Amino acid sequence: MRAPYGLEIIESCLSCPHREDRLFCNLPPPAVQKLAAIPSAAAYPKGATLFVEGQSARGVFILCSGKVKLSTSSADGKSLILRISEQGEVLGLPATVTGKPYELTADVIEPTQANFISRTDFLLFLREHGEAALRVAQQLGETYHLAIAEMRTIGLSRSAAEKLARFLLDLAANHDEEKGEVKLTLTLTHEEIAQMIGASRETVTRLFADFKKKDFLQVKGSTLIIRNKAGLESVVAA
Amino acid sequence: MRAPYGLEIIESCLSCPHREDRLFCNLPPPAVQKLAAIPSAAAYPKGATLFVEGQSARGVFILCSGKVKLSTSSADGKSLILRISEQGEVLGLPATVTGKPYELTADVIEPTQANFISRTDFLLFLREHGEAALRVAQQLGETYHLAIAEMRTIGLSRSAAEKLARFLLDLAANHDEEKGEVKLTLTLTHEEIAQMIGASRETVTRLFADFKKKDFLQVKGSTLIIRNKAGLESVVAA
DNA sequence: GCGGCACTGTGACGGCCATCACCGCGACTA
DNA sequence: TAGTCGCGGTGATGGCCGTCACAGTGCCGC
Repeated sequence: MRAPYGLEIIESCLSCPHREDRLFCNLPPPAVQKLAAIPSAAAYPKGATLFVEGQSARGVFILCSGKVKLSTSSADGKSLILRISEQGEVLGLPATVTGKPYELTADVIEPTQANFISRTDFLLFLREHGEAALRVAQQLGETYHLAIAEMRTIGLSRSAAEKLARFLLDLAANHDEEKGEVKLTLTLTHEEIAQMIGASRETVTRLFADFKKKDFLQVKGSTLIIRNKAGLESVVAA
Repeated sequence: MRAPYGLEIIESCLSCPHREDRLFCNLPPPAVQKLAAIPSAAAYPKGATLFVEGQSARGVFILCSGKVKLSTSSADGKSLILRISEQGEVLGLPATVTGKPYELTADVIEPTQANFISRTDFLLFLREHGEAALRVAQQLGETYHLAIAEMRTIGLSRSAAEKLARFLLDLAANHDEEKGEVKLTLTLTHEEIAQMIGASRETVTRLFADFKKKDFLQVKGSTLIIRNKAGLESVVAA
């Protein structure tokens, strides 16, 4: 069976390798089985759009693999990226549970496989399984936390340098440290980073140059090594 | 029975005048009764603090009356106000359900009566009443929406004028329109507005003067009349 | 009244950074 | 191999607005 765009379709939630460790993992088995029967799986190529800001909520997407950019944009084309979602995350949850329109736009930036659950099915399932509703609430709480964190980097920093430093430190926090260095692969373009921190593309380029000159970090292709976390922290504190 | 600070303590949730129209209103009666037995009511004066950012989550506060400022601040004293909560809202929900520390600080800016429910009691109640968990999820979804909206005004606007206009339009959206004018009472100081939109106090003052000169709005004491919504919208669009 | 305090209003200055413009580079296509 | 396109890098310029400083105003308690 072939999906459009030449990607293999996975058959269901159950075959998703990350099913175990996520949202509904530790529900009682009957509930999980019931849930597993609902979703429809699909593959999305780079550039595809899962949903658009303002669109009425159709349901949730559970990411099995790939990366999805969550952003909001204004009439005149400026856009603000909130975060990049990865495998295991559930997208569209707030809009789906409240019944309001999607508040963000979800664009695929790396080929993605996802399960879709329609709003009606999802709500029905939640009403029947109270424990699942609690899990959803927790998930929403986490999402809120992320939003607030992003808010801090955008709103509390006066200088662009501070914002970028905050952004990089947030990134570093999600990766393991090794000999005082944090190594990570950064798939975002300068343009996208700029949209995440509310700055211009050129400024990001200049700041990267600056940070490299100060030996805070090092860039080889798409891998980025943070050599001096304390240095970045001092930029934030300043 | 007297509270500290000379305010009357209300006995419980049940005596709160806004119980009806909020979070747990349309649960089955036995659930409501059970819930009503849990919380402890208290009165808080202006300047009191319900909880502080970073503090581990003790539980939720349900506002019966008053106003509470939700903010986050950085080490060097700058602070960012996310929103002002009013009666009927539930504070500390995300932190309480996830078990993470409070992500914001809640300061009372107008004398407030609130019910407190401890985290353990609250979680216990949710586990026993699945419908309530769903309501909580919806509430969290709403809160998330608000956060995203705030994010847009801060992050998507390049000029301070645009941010202030966006802020005022958001305010106007929550009030009734009358003969093309929106009248509302604004309890915030310029300083606080500045902290909401990420600008300096002086800039806010100057922009208000500017908007008044352009006859977009009119200020009498603490009441503010938006006379020309289209004008503000054109500032946002620009 | 009078001092103190919180808030508003206003001028001057300077720095940060958005914007524009242009170049180099690698990848991919024809 | 030339052409195009997305991306990164860099200089010049100008304006917004943050900061500092201080004056004016209303409100409070004493």
